[in-house]
Amino acid sequence: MKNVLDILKERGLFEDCTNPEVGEVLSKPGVVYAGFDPTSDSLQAGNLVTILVLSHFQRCGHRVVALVGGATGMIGDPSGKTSERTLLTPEQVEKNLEGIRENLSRFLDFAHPTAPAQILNNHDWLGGFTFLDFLRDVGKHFRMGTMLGRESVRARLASESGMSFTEFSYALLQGYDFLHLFDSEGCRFQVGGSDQWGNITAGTELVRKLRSEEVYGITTPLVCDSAGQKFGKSEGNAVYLDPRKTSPYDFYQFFFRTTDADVVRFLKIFTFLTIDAIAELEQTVREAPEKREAQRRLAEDVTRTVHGEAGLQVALRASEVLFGGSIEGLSAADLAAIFADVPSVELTRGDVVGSPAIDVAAAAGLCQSKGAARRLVQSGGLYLNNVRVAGIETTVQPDDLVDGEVAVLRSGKKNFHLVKVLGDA
RNA sequence: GGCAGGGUACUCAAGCGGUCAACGAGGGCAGACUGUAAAUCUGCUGGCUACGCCUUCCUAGGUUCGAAUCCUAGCCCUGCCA
Repeated sequence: MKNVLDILKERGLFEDCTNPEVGEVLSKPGVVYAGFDPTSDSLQAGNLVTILVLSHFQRCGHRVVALVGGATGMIGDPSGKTSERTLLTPEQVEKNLEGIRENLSRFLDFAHPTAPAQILNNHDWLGGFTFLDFLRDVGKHFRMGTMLGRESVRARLASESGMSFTEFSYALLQGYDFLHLFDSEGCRFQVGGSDQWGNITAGTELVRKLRSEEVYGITTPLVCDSAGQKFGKSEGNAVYLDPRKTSPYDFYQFFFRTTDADVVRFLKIFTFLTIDAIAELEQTVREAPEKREAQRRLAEDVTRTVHGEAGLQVALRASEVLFGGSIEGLSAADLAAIFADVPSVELTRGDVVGSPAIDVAAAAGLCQSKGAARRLVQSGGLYLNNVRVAGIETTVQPDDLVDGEVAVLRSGKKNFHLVKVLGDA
């Protein structure tokens, strides 16, 4: 079996490690963990990198532990943040943990015969710690000099907003996690984004000090698009893995819209396609970029993994119709099926027929306000049933409703809203 | 506890008595060009019953014909010192 480290390297998933001999150690099955912050009730596309790395580990015969930060999430990781975070309430954390468990179950094999994946919550061991015990048993082993020298701390201290003791202590908690998992699970590896470097080394150092054993940290690059933006945002919103927060259709579209410059890199990172297969796709990007072969493949593979074959099919069908052009000839039932996954609203007939299109767009939630809808029309960006709305005085006519009950509103090229009309005239 | 600085729209950040729904930048949205790409150019970016009206510049009061701008109190943030 291939060494997982080589796989990570050839896929652009390797950034750095705490000790160069990690490759040799990884030639034998071991236990690896990665932490996930419960800041939201669903993981996001950005978390995929870490999740996929864990998956690669599992495929190479290692046992993986996904650590959800029930305790650390209540503190807030200062890494990569420019300002102090808002604290989550225990209830929020608890709720978010549920969603994250659900997300992870789609990627990791919890029923693996020899090395099933596990999800652990660090609140289980950190929650009962008293402050005094923690200071004596853990805090004692952290040196102020090292901690203050950390990039994440230095940056924050130099900034105007400063840093609280709470966030400053974050690294200790995460460091202790590694120690705990080393003791209880025999875990010797931690993976995380490169922004986790400081937190990871806190753990490797703690284990070295207290157990005189070497444990290893491996970081993945922070994935950005070619514009330098952090990966995983679509129209300003995070792309979630939970279908209730980001529909399979939107999820598929997010990946489909990947730019040429990023698509090969993303294929390596986010799919399990072989390097050879990816090289072929790279060829198509060069020779026939307008076909978007690589983007299509990327979107299909990732959507299938996250939302299953059924989710993918819905996304594909919707994409075909929406970008295929006309919606003429489709029945209301067809539209309803296609848009099952696209935002839809139910309005009464009186609110729609005869009303200005801009009012309907606002009522449907396509635009934030009537003013926004008005501006949209004025710039020529509002479409009713794929036909541009000519002016702000345009009203919705009875025969604009497909089968008398459904209309499709669109803002720009890619934002669709389905309007269902309820009730009789 | 002392001293200093500060709280303005999604973010950063001007404004310091009327010309302010509030400069500018970033972001976002839309248009043109395209390949659901990139780059570029253009417009928009508080709400509305819209050539006008309404609600905004931490909160509550006050001064003034008139306040985001001045005063008072309060809340919060930050830095330095102790």
